[in-house]
Amino acid sequence: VPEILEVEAARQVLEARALHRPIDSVFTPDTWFLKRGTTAEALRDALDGRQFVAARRRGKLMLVDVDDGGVLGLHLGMSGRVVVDGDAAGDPLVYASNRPEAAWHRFGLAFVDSGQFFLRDPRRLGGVELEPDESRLGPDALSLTRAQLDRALAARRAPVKAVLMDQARIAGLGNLLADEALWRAGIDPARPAVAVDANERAALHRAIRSTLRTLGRRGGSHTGDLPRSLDEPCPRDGAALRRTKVGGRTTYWCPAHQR
DNA sequence: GATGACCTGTGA
DNA sequence: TCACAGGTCATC
Repeated sequence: VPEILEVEAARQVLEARALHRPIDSVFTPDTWFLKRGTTAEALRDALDGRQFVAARRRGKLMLVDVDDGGVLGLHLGMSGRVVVDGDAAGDPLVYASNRPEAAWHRFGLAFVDSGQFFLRDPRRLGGVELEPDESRLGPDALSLTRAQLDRALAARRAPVKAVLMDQARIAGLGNLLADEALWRAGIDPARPAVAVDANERAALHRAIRSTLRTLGRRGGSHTGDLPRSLDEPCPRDGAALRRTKVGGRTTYWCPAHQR
């Protein structure tokens, strides 16, 4: 599942392989995939004959800068993948097939040098837009400071996990990373965010950093230590894990050490 | 703040 | 055959 680690890997592929290549044509086979009023014509106008000069990211949103100052926003949804010149970028996704089905190409570009870029997304939950509004996103999880975490959690009575996944408060954490970080920090995901004290927030901040660093090194959001199965015990203390819904999402946690 | 809808491949 | 996965948005 593309959470911030997979999106960062995809961004790096764009940065390494899609910049400074003049665009010959734009491929928009799926109008459902064009978000917030974006049209095929507007994409042609914005991209034809131009080239990308930078690939940035905020949370799970990729922002690709065009040489005339325009910005192309790319979102991978939950099964999206970036393909440049035929190679699938990023780590294999647990829940999504990596077959090179042309029918899953929801958006694409042909470069003048005859190379191609595609956004391949079987489940069509990703999207493309022009001039995305970055202000809808909170601070990026990969560079999250302790002060930013405190600000995100302050005065929120929602479950701490729901706040971690709220992209307007912290950008980049999804279901798997939030579960892993809370498990590492020893915090019950359903606790109101406002009830998480300063010591616990410090532990949570360290846990977010270690989760991103460790899972990033291992290869993605799905490489965490917390099993996403009730058949396995908590690796930390051997207790039986629980599966509940928190913030509307399936949540695995350990009732013995997460409090 | 919580819930359901969107979408479709996967596996029980 | 059908529940489930889950990022995001609309709606309650």
